[in-house]
Amino acid sequence: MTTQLHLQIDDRSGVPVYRQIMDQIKYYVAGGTLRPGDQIPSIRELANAMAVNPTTVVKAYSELEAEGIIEKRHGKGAFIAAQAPALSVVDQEIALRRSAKQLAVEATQLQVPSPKVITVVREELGALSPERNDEDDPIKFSVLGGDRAS
Amino acid sequence: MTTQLHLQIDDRSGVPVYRQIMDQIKYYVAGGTLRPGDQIPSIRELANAMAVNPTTVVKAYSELEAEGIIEKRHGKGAFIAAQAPALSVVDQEIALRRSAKQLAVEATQLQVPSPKVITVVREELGALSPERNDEDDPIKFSVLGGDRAS
DNA sequence: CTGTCTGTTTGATAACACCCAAACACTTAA
DNA sequence: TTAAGTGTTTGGGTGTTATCAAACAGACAG
Repeated sequence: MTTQLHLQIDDRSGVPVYRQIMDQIKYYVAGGTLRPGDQIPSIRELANAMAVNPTTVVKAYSELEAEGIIEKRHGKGAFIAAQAPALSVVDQEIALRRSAKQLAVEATQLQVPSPKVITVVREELGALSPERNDEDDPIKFSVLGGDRAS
Repeated sequence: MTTQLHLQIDDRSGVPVYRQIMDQIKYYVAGGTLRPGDQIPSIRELANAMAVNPTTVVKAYSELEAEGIIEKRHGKGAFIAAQAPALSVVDQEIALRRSAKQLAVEATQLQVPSPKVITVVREELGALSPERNDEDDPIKFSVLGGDRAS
């Protein structure tokens, strides 16, 4: 049965299903709920659980593999990859700066005071950083807004 | 001639041209270089300056208008819109949190230490917030990576 | 070997994104 | 009215995205 994952797919959001899968797995990896070596649901298992075509899950898994997040093994399953070596500090900063700039522009447009922006970023970082609990989170599959399941 | 804008289009980036236009105008608005009432380049003028089809600029301007950033006036030109009334604090936070969470996940994946994330976000916010100079910035059009201009 | 897990690949479809060309309509000044 | 500026609209070509169905191939327990 592999690791249980609590994935929520929202059909109404407009965000592609494969991308929702990617984002959420990334989130669990970032938060430490999923750790290197952990087995994640097989393509068919996940596709079946959320009532989508296996190819859609393949798409998500393939992209994640290309990003070095997971590793697929033929006949075995899919696993969280060993943590990739950190980029050079300059490359880190280039990538980070792009996202930060975008956040800054959006926050300004929303007229959010800077201190609040910092606070929220701190909170979101904090939600990920702590060493994760081991066997908490009753992790399940689920689907939202699905007129998918006939 | 309207307001001069320093817009750089990078064909290699993969980011759609119309979106690059949008992002940069948003950035100037957020930074105060462009203020409510300011006239921005006409569709044709901008299209000509950066060697793209006018319809591409129309796309960018229309999206910006839908977001309340600018205002198009038939026969007159395009202008920076009056600043939209701020959202409620809760709505602000919902929107902001979404972006912040994404930043946090990315930063974690990049293995950037939290303090550095905060620092960079501070810097990017700071690059926008100060009362903007009035007539600085030699603002021009330009295109990068253009095999476009024959 | 056989069955049943696993991932892999191919081909098709429908929808959308992106960019373009050209004709249309409003505004203003001469 | 005319001219030259402005934004508007329509239609099409091209490529990508998103999803699916079905057949293919490795791993392993029995």
